[in-house]
Amino acid sequence: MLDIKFIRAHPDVVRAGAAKKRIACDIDKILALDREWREMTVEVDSLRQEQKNASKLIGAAAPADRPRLAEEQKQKKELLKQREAAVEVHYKALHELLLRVPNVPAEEVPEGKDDSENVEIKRFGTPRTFDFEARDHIAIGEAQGWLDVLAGARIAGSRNYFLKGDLSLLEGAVMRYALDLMVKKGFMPLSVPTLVRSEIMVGTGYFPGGEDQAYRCDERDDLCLVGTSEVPVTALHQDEIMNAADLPKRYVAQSSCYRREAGTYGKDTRGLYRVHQFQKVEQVIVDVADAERSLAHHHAIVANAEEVLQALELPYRIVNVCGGDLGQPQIQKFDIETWMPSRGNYGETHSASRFHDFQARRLNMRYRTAEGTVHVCHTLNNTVAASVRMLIALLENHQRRDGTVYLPPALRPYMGGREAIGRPIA
RNA sequence: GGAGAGAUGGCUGAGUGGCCGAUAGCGCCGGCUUGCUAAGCCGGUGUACUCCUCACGGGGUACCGAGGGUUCGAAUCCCUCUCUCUCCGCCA
Repeated sequence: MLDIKFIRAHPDVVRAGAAKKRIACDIDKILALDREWREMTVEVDSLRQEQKNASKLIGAAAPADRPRLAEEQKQKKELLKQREAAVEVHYKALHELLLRVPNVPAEEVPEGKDDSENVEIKRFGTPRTFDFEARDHIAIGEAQGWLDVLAGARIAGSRNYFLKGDLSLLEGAVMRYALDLMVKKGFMPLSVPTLVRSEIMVGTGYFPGGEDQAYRCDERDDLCLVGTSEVPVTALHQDEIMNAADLPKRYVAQSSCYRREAGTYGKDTRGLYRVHQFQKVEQVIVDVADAERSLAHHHAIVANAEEVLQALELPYRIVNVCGGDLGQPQIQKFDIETWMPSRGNYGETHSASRFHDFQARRLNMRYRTAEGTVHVCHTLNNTVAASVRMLIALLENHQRRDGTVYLPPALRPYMGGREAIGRPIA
């Protein structure tokens, strides 16, 4: 959420930002509602003041006079009640609109309508050329007895799967490697709730707007399954005023992630690329409101993810996500795409976002400076490793002619010291 | 799931209808005292919105878990909900 004061002061900046993101948003309506709301608030506050003062006088008055004075008060109360209700209606309308105003993208965000116009800014590693007929991850997984998508579909519907044997272990190995790396870097590991109140979904910017992508419990519980541990981790300090000296907070969390993938029927239907549930290690930073520091963190969390990919010996590229492909909350986003031979292309495996105070304002997450002033925090997050897409990349890039799969040294300690997994297949 | 107790400022903890945005202690900040430290003394110390002001600053309103209600007036009385604790049941 943007600060209404910022919108008042810079309506053109907000309008231009929304346009760059291709998100419709009626700033004039917001400004008009805001103006009216303030006028009404002034009126109601002064009515209340009168009411309060009069009530105090009654308390001080002689008991005999009280009934008569109280009767007068009763009349005035009606007007106040009516005006209070009107203010509330106005405020709610304003708040609803404010929740949907997109964050202003950074200058460095490229113009563009959708992901086809994202700008590649870095490429690392060279996609391998195979001197044999390469298999995709499904072929390898099924031939090795590591993967059962039919069973997944039978017990949980399409886009669900069972990992078996060494592939299940490999998932754990990747997660644990990623987690250990981040802990070594000083990030505080967290185990977090993956079922959260919808208020938290609003706080992190997923609602309103993203309801279709989240699994929700029925009306008995106001809870949603998170699509990423970014949600509970970012919200950890909701409603707190932290000391600036205790910032930044650097967190890392592994969790299951759940995504409905509504509206993707027929898209990436084969294999593990687009699934309803997966494991992910996520990094989150909460810091003071300083644009330069946020930017430095942004580069740092991208570098952390690169370190993982390099250790896993996977080719990747980084794209600067264009305005039209950017979500409502982000200032800027860098996606990291890892080479996936079966796609003949890079596929998104990481997403690094910088929000400034957009999430923190919704979550009411603030800090106090040494001088005693209070400000809204900045937040950022990035994937460290997301399980199934990493497995696709590992299986496909590291497969060998005989159907076994090479393990990069970084993973070996987590796989019993082995240099490869699988048995030779025909 | 059943029974009971509770939720007050950074923390502890008073407050059962008007004098309460809230006693007190701790903590924290500033000052005095002090060879240094400790102790002591004095003063200050919530957040949000809003109005006035170039600003310094000042005024107003709201907030005692959340939402409703009673009342001229609610931290205080009533209702609903959430959460915490204790006991019982069930279960990993």
